[in-house]
Amino acid sequence: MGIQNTIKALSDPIRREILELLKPGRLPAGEIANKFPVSGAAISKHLSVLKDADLIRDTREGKFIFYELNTSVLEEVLLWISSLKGEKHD
Amino acid sequence: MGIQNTIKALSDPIRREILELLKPGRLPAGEIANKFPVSGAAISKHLSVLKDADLIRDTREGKFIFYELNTSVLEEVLLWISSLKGEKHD
DNA sequence: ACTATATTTAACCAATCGGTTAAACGAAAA
DNA sequence: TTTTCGTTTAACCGATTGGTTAAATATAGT
Repeated sequence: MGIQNTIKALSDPIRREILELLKPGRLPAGEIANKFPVSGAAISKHLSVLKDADLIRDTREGKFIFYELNTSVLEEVLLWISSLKGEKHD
Repeated sequence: MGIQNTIKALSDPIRREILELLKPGRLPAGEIANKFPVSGAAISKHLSVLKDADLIRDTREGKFIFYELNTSVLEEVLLWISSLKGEKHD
């Protein structure tokens, strides 16, 4: 955990796109995979990186595994960046 | 250029520490290198990654090359993260 | 012109990364 | 209970990453 995992997870463009895809709401893995020109297996691995970073959460529902965004861990990153900019925060 | 380079540059802990080191003000490469348990060459490469990402700027001054923080490119990252959180910004 | 100092660049290496295909797994449907 | 569908895991591969040491470069001092 910590800022390292979070930023590392964010450092891949596909993973960032996945997060954007999940912004409106939860989606099953397959539907996520559809949007990218790589194999389902590759997306599955990206999902597991994002999950390890706690940027997404998954819940099985029948045959499907739904993924949803968890933005709470982004707070830490936001604070770190802001502090670099020499900003005061509350 | 772009958010990709920026985040990639931020994704290494040593590089983030370098940025923090530069927060109070500019430092010559050697003085930066002193603070880390890796070779000067390794730090030099980190500096060049940060420079490519425009997170730092360098100016030669006699024998020394001074590095200083440039936080302007962080704005883009901040906006991207904020928008993921579903925030309105001005 | 030499020597010393500050820093980068070159060549190399092991570890990590992001992709692939094929096999395995879990839940539902036939 | 066998098949089908959705997804992950395993085994593998080439490219990238972050480190090393040694050589190159740039400036200053003698």
